Amino acid sequence: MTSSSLHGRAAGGRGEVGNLVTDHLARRIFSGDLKPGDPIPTETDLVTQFGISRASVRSGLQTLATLGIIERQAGRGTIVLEHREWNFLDPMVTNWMASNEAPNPEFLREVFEFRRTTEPLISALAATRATARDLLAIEEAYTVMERNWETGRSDGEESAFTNADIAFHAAIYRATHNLVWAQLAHILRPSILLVIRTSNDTADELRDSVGRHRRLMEAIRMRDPEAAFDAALRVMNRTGYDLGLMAERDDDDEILARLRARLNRASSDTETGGPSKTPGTPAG
Amino acid sequence: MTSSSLHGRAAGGRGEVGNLVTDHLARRIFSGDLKPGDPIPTETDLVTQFGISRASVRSGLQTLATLGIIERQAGRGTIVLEHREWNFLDPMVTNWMASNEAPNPEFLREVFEFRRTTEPLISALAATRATARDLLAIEEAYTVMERNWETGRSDGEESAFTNADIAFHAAIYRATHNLVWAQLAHILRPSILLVIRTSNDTADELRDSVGRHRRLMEAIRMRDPEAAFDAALRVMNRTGYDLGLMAERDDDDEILARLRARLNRASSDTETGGPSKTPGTPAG
DNA sequence: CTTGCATCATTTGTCCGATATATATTGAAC
DNA sequence: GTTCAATATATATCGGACAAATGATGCAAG
Repeated sequence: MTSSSLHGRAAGGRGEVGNLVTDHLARRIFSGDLKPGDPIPTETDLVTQFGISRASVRSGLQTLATLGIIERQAGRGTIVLEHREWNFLDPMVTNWMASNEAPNPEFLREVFEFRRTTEPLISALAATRATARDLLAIEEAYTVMERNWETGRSDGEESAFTNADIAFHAAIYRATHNLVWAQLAHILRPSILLVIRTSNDTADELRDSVGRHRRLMEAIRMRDPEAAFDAALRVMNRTGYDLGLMAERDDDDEILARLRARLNRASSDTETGGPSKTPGTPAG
Repeated sequence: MTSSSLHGRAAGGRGEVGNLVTDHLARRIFSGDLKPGDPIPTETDLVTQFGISRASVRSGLQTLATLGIIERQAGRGTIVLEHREWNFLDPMVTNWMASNEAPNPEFLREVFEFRRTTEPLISALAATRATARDLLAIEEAYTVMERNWETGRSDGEESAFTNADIAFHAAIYRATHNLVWAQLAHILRPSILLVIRTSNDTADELRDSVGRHRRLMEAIRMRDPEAAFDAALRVMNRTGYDLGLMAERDDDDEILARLRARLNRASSDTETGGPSKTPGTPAG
């Protein structure tokens, strides 16, 4: 399981009884059965429902409270918090978002939009910083994609192609050697699983997608950030088209293009003060 | 408390006794007193130390476990997890990172590097999407900065200037109207507080910083993503120089500049519809 | 009828004590 | 020296009880 590191220990890592409550309620909440403001069953109700002690129930509830999903108050009870309060960047939360019962197109579209505007930049960074290990991880993931593109995603959510797709992008995030980007790799799974459920790729489309991934990989291997930026944008455009979220052309592309031309002149402003030596290329 | 929304309910929201354990251990861990792999005092030890029940101690420990900071295992005990496992993007964790006792330059430098490579992009997005409310929030924060730049950051970590600085950048993050970026605004506080502790700005430097913020605000107000990208980069360069992390010129700037020129040509590839040219059976 | 207050019911927070389970250590048997 | 049972330690779970916070109820005063 090369992608097991993405799964995290989804609350059910060990056989801890309290996690039964956590997962059960998470399913109900992320499926929309329990909406923000709705009350959660009382602890005693959950005790009888699950046949476990109240201490275990409380343990399971506290997990959700720590993630900002529910709020507990003595006397009043426990309610589901507003979406704004949820810690969407926590791996546990992203896993729930990616679960089958959670048709949250609203959130997932936002995640995709985030990816589309940032993965080009991430890929460019990865092209300048990727180590041999990083390149190996990217290439291994791509190899699996290439070997399984015919069967594609028909096997469902745990197909070899899908996991390789996730591992491919996650490897690029990690190749930036930046802590924040590496942690953000967790949002990939729900985003990519959305593609599977939404789109129904034809063979040509899948082959095209694989080709775009290949060009992205090669750009990173060649340590060409410009080409990597470009290739990543094409990958995301392909995905966006498959999701029906993007038109044939997108205004943002023009904005990005104009941004670059602008920075050609602006980069001369970096004399911010005193002298110092260049930090040099990291990730030796 | 204008910036209370950034604080989150730092584990000590209510007077819950278990949070005493959470905060105490978090301080010890984030200060480096307890390093990854080190054992945490046993539950019974914490019971005697804090004079509270074991249930409360366990509640406090579970918070840290949910955040991926510690791992508990029956029979073996509780240990501090590797940094890679920590959920740095959780507001509670970022607050601990920003606390005085946590001199974690390693992490904070990574956060700054993240900001420097991404805030130009965020600012460009904000310029295209900011509503009147967003612009108001940005301007209000800037006004406070301008009014207090003379006293600057001498008042310490909770000075008006510092909080306005945080609010300014947070408002830009939120102006993207993207869920992921909005949540990432939580990492601003530790990053900006690092600047306060590290640098000792002169009056000229502070005035220069305020001026760069003003240009960024005006670029967003004018809905000019190119200028916003540029202005944000200059803001971050100023900060990076103050931190001693950046040289007079930075290689990344050149890379970014070249990226833009590249995209001018690449943006014509957005016709994702049909099977594009040279999708190529990969064939290595 | 409305208002104000005491009371009660509900729910979460905390405590205590005990047992179960998992893990590491010890020590005896071979 | 190796194997395996007994022991010690630490966390997981259980059951019961009380405290504290909150909301609802009912009664009495105006």
